[in-house]
Amino acid sequence: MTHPRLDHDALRGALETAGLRPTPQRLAVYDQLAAMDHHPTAEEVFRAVRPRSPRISLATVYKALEALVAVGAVDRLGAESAAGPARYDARGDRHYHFRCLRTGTIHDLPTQYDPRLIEQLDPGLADDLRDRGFQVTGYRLELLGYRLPGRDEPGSPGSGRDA
Amino acid sequence: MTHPRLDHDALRGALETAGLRPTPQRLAVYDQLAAMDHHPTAEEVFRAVRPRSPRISLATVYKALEALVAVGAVDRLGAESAAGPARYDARGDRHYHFRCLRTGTIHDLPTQYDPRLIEQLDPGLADDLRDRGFQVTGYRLELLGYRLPGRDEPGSPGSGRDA
DNA sequence: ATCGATGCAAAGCGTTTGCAGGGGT
DNA sequence: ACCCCTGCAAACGCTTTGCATCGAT
Repeated sequence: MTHPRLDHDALRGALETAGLRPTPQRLAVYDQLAAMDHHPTAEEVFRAVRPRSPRISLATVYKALEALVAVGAVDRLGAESAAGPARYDARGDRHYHFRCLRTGTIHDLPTQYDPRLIEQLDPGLADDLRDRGFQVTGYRLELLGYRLPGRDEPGSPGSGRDA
Repeated sequence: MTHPRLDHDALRGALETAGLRPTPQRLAVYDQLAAMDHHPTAEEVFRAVRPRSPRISLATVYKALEALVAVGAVDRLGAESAAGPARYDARGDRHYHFRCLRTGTIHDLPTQYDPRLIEQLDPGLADDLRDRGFQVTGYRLELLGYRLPGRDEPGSPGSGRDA
């Protein structure tokens, strides 16, 4: 349990509202993603979900993730280095990320998401952009840097102030 | 001229300091990128630079962009939708971006870059992260949304307050 | 019976790499 | 002479797509 997440009923409802079926594969992919304590790639989700859903295919995982992104249950974090795969986040709440430029791994920040950050940074910017044809729907803030080697995939990252 | 950029001597120096040669192809790629009023893909740079450097190959454009990124003269903006190519920015100054989730195009924001934004958002965060093995080297802030159709590649985006 | 979803394989796209040839120091 | 770079083509990794089958209404 790293972040609040949707229960099955809410997820079913979200999918059905969008005209998508709440299939076992989609629910399994979501559950698996929500249960993982990092932000995995599609391949990692595939491997992790196979015990629960042994006949699932990688293509179905991609399609399930796409459906979950479409209904807003999952956030896709594009690769920064072109040589790497995208990562997925079963966001329950919005939050910021730290991205390791060496490994491509993404870590949650403890900092609380501030919906008014843009307004504080530049008052009137969103209105200004809207008048000029840019509809702003959100923002993404990432710290970039390097995580020390040997600390990836630690056993107990939960100490300290990580969210 | 959209942003301050390095002149040839500075760029030569930056490349040579890094042990890289200031070849005509690399200089041409940089010049072309700096002259473009948007943030093009490698393919767009390739097509645009061909008149100046007719025998250049797409692979060389990729390699040149990689070298320019390595010396800090160019910023690579990873694709958000996995189905799209990365984009490149001949950054002279740091700045923020708006990313269109429909077309993948990236636009500069007029807002001035604030190096203390992270410290203001969460005082002590960077120090805290450093103590826990995360070395923060910078941050990236992007507004996400949709640009109205028919306004891409406009003839005169320079009016208004765009940077 | 209909219509979307799955699973497999194959294709697709952006990017990188291997390597022979070339050019500057 | 050395070493890096270029340009071509082939390979690569990640993601999507075509299509026959499946499953739920």
